[in-house]
Amino acid sequence: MDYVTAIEKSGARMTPVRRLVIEKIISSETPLSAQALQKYLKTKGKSVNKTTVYRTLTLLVSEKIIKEVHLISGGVRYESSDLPHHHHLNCTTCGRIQEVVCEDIETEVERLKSRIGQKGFAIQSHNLEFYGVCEDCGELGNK
Amino acid sequence: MDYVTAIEKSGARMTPVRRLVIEKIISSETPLSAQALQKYLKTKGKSVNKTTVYRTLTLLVSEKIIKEVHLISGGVRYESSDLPHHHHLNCTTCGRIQEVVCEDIETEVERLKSRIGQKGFAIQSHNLEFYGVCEDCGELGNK
DNA sequence: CTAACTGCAAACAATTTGCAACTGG
DNA sequence: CCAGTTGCAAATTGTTTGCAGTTAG
Repeated sequence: MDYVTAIEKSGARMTPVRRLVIEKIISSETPLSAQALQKYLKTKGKSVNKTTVYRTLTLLVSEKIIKEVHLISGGVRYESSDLPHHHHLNCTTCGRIQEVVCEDIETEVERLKSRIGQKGFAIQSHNLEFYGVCEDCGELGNK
Repeated sequence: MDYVTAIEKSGARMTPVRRLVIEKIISSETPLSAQALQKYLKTKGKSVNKTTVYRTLTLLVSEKIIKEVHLISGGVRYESSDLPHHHHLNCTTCGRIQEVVCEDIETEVERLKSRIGQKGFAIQSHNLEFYGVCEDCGELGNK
């Protein structure tokens, strides 16, 4: 929760840029790209180099403050690690990513995990992504 | 099933390289990368340019003979479209990808899909990946 | 003959690295 | 002072594009 402590215990410092990136990601309702974050920083008067953005993200990921979201397109987005475990709804039309939280699927996934574990594969994590057309894009298509 | 027909109905030709790529992917037990396929072709006496490999893969994907598998690392692998719907076990140690077929998880995923659909999101497909340590790597770690 | 195929070089995008300069506790 | 931070340019990886030459139905 206290990301300042998390950052500092690793020997790194809490800089203005890092704080902005963390707060932006935490308050965002959708995962963000490195580019989007760089642009955001510029609007806040912080014209940082992309290298810095990437290094910041690498640090935050390794400190588990944020995590990566991999898109089918190959792109990467970043979201807060504090979000409850969830899955994404990826709109293939507009690219928007929404999240779904659903207890049911988790219990089933857990059950499956234990079964696979018996076959010698020790599961550490999983990722479930849905692809389709979001409400907004679907409505447009109906007109 | 008849990929020769599939290729030709699109106006393209069934070349030796394409045949090799298709047969290699179909007979592979693990999804393959563009690079791996290029190397394979070389062992078969076909030293093709990487451009050709990519174009071949693009064609096969568009003809739905093969499909892409996206790794968390951002990489892309290719596997046969003829495989029954399944999910992957990705070993985070050696990178090996195995497949799991499990009816149970599908029924649950279907249930979730219909629920999400009610919220206005029309799901077209989904992807469930598991990450962990495979049997071989786990054994090594225990010694 | 003509559409399709291929190689090659260049362009690309996203990300990473090396290094030198800078900054703050 | 020194570790940690940043920018800049260059390198890397994976993939795509333009173009010109080759081939096969």
